[in-house]
Parts: sequence; C-alpha cells; structure tokens
Amino acid sequence: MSENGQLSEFEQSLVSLGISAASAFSLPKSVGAMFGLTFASPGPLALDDYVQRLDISKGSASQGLKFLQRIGAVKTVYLPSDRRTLYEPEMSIRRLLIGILNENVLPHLQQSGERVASLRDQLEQVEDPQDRQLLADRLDTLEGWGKKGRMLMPLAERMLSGPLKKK
Amino acid sequence: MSENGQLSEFEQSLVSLGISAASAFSLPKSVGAMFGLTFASPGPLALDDYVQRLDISKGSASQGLKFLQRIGAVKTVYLPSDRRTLYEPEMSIRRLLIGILNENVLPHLQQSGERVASLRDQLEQVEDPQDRQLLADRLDTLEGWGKKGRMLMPLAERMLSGPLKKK
DNA sequence: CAAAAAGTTCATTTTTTCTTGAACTCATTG
DNA sequence: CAATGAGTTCAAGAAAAAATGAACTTTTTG
Repeated sequence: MSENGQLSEFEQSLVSLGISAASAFSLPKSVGAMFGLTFASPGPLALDDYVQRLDISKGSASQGLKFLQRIGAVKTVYLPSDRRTLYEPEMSIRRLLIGILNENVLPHLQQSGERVASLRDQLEQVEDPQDRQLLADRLDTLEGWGKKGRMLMPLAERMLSGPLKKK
Repeated sequence: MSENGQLSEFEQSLVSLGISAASAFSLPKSVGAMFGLTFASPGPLALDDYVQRLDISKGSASQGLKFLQRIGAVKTVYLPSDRRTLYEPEMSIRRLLIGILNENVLPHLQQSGERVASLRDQLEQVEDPQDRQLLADRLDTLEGWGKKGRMLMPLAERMLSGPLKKK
C-alpha cells in the first residue's frame, strides 16, 4: 500500500529526477518514475518490476509503458529466455523529442492552418474597417507563429541529433 | 450561471482556438479563453470584461491575467481616462516563447546539472564494474541532453524573433 | 486441458488541479 | 469619511486527471 520496494539511492535519485522532468511537461508522475527507473537499470525491466519496485498498480504500469513507448522514451527488448516484454531506455533525445512533439504539439499545430483560414472568413462580420484591418494583421501574425513553429521543429531535430560541438 | 455573455462568431472562434492551444500546453482552459478573447479584441480589455464576456469568476480572471502577464502573452496598458488596468495581446512570439520557457522548462533544466553531478557520486555504490560503466555512460548522455537543451533555446529565440524568410 | 503467467481494459476511487465567491485591501470620490 | 470601484486572496466546492484493482484475453506449460 506504500513504501516503494527496495530502491538503491542511485535508483531513487533517478526516479525522483524523472518525476521532476515529467512534471515539467505535465506528465503523470508515475510515467516519470517509470522512465527514471528504466534509466537507472543496467538491464531491461519487465512490467512486474515496475509494479513491485515503484509500488504502482499493474494498470498504471501497463498504460505508462505504452505511453513511454509511444513517445519513444523506452524501447522493447525480447530475450529468448524470458517470455515477458522487457523495456530499456531509448537513449536518443532526438527520438524522444519527436515523440513528444508528435504527441502534444503537432496535432494542434497542424489544424491551426485551417482554423486561421476560417477566422479570415468570419472577419467580414466585423463592422469597423479599422478594427477589421487590425484584426487581419493579427491573424497574419498568428499565421506566422504557426509557420515559425513548423520551421523550428526540423531545425531542432537536426541540432539535437548531431554530436555536441564546442564553441 | 452559464452562457457566455454575447461573443461574436469571430471572438468565439478565437476563444476556442485559445482553449485548444492552452490544452496543448496543459494550461487551464480559462487561461486559453482569456488569451483568445484578448487576441480577438481590437481595443484593450479590463478584468471585468473577461468576467462578463467569458462568464468566469473574478478570481479566475485575476489569476489568469497575472499568469498571462508572467509568461508574456499579454501586456498592460493604461489609459488616462480609465483607472482600471487594461490588457492587450503581446504579439511577439519571441516574448511568449521566452515566457513559457522561463516558466516551465528552465527551472527544471537548470538544476539538472547539479542533480547529475550528485548522481555521479552515488554511482560509486554500484557494485558491478560493468554496470557502473554502463550507467556512467548513460549519465553522460543525460548531461548531453541538458546541454543540447540549453543550446537550443537561444537558437530558437533568434529564429522566432526574425522575419519569416523564404526557403 | 486446467492452471499459471503476462498483459490489457475499464469502472471506481483517489488525487490533483481549477474555479468560484465571499472576505479583504487599497485607492478614489461624492 | 462612508460609499463605490478595482483588484487580490484563499478556503471550499467542482471538475478533470491519474491510479487502482478486479475481471478478462491470450499464451504458455505441466
């Protein structure tokens, strides 16, 4: 009912770092804890390991692992000796970034184009010509935000995937 | 107790766009609605305008506006004729980005350095030399993530502040 | 094939986060 | 200086999100 099953100090630290990181992205803390534990474990872990060591329910573990897989934070491993699905951390920040963007940002960014177009139509209903002009300008700005956002992502991707250059 | 006070179709659309955008960043929808309304209004708005037109409480409006100001999504305006504080949208995405980063990402990213250092210490407690090496490598990767993140931000800032170049 | 193991689902419960509204503060003003 | 207006605070209620755990598949295995 409480007290996480024995975690070393090292594991405990990474779990709590994971929880912090998760909260930075408004993700459930169970998800952060699971990633932290995965990261701290030299060998791959099975669902039951998370349940026992983090003292969370099977349901949480199952859903959390699916999510971590979806965003590309962990990957699955299969050992011939073990019929369970095992998980280890995905060490490429690029994949992680892509996963998070796909999950959170892109869906909204994509439909923003259509939305702005429809806003332009509705603009006709604004009586005052000066107001209408001002709002049209704002819509231009808004459109620019979307474009910049879309431009930034591939750039970020390239940056994060390469090696760390000095200077 | 409900039914938002008369909003034009245009305003309604921007309010709901704001709510969508807010949910993309896990922000309360009242905050998104307020930004949308600000954006849709040619003239600056006072706290009471939000309360009446979005049909939200004074408390929400007050807190929401403080938040929007903190992240740099709106700015205050003072008219000699009006002793209330008036709000209008901040049209620079650069400021908005900086605000959001300062609010959500930076605080966590900053302390990550210290945290990793302390993790290196705790690494000594790992018995197996091979495991210790593997985990040390992971900590290197983790450190790299932080560095890359910190590098990416000024870059993004420059990108977003400039004009939209073609190709 | 019955039993056990691995996982998934999802209705409930628990926890967290938002929102409300009444009680305040601090200025103006009649 | 009482009354009004603008705005903040925060305890309490409402709503949303996350966690639980029992019931269920699907596979394996004795």
